Amino acid sequence: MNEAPGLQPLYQQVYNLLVRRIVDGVWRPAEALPSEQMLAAELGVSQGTVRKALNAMVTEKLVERRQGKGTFVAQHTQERALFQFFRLRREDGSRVTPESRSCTVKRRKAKSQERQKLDLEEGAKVVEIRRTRLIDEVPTLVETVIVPLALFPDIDEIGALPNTLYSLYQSRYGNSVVEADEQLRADAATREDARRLNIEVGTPILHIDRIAIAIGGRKVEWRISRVTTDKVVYAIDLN
Amino acid sequence: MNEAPGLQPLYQQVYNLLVRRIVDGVWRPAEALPSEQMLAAELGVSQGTVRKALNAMVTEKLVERRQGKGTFVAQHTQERALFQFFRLRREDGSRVTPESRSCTVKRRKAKSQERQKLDLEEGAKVVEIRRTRLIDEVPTLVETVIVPLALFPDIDEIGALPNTLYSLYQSRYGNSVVEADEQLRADAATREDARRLNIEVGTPILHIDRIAIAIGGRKVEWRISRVTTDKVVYAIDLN
DNA sequence: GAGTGGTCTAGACCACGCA
DNA sequence: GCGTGGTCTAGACCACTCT
Repeated sequence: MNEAPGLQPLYQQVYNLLVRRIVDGVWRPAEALPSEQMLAAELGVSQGTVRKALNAMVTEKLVERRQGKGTFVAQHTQERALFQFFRLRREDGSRVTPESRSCTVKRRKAKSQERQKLDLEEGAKVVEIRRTRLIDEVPTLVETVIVPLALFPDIDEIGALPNTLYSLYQSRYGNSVVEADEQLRADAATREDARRLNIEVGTPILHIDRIAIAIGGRKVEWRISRVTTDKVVYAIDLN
Repeated sequence: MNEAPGLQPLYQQVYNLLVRRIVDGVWRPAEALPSEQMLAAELGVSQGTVRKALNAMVTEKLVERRQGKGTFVAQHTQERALFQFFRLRREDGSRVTPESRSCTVKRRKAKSQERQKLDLEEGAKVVEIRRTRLIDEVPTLVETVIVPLALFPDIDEIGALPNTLYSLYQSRYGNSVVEADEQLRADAATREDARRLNIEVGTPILHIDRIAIAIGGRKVEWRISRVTTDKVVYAIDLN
């Protein structure tokens, strides 16, 4: 029970402890957690308190609960990577599935701006991934992805990168992206944009600057996407 | 108690009923709801069930709860209108407060596209508001706002419109905006954009198309904002 | 001190999934 | 039939606000 008040509500402490275990990999993605009863017994609190902590984790999409089956660590489905963090839609709102082409991967030392964006030390190495992506078979966006080599040790040695990198980040490296901070602006197509997207230099394009944050708050990716918005739009629901 | 299962959990039914009362104006913004005890007694359910419904309303920002004081219908503070639905920030992430100038207001019949966007009948009237808005004293965006006259009967007869329209929608007309669907794209500045924003024709600008939705699901506003993103960016947090 | 929401507990019963 | 999470209840105690 509640020996020392601990300055935090019990269910908060339980929440923190359970999140910690997921971050530390005690329970891996798609694995089942112990039942409420088991956790309550282990931690010496009531089932209701465990439930409150677990439900908070559900709303943050850290776990999924299925009646009759159990509580499972959330897995990065293709679905989620694509539709939670990929906001491009056709004008009628329908979802699109981008394909990748002409992917280049380089390992190098982080530039100063990259170190700042990703909280890296002087001399840290990063991997740069550049891709052109097609939507409905039309080249629509160019993407530059910067990830710290320390977090993804051999990512530059994999032959074919998957279409949704976030699934790979989780399954191969244990980094589950749960949040992304984006900044959008309008810009004019550079010569390189124009060449890759088959448009005129100076055409207005949507410039998206994203920092992806993994469970535990670590910045794991800096991504710049430059998009032609004649066929697709960036759709978002504020509430 | 639970006479007929009703096909919905009890707390859901309580939730629906309480939301209905707020929509119908039984309790007005900033008013206090009855205490949990009172509601539980009135509805013949336990306090815990009422609490679950109220907490759901808290997460949707329909009410606010203050320990020791009570539960209050959420009020559209300047704060919320500005920072929940207005996503422009300086590049360092700091908030900006836009001012308005050269505001024009016209009443007219809705065009076909406007009827479609706002679910209006043939012949319905709308009010069109056009404003140029300054950020840090620099003209930064042009805004076109279309609202149904039926929902805002005399909005074209008010002298000076406030900076944050959503506060007015709520306080004067009882329409509380709780959600906004936005579509963003890049576009080139038209001659009129150029004149109003003091930029070159063809400069890339960020085009934001928004439908604002009030409590109860009614579409209450169609707004197009066209923004120069050299000093500010559209910042959003996906999670 | 009275009244409010916030936390925590304990237990009953239900709906679901599976063997 | 058993174990899981989902709903609902009842009651104790705490923290905060106001008078």
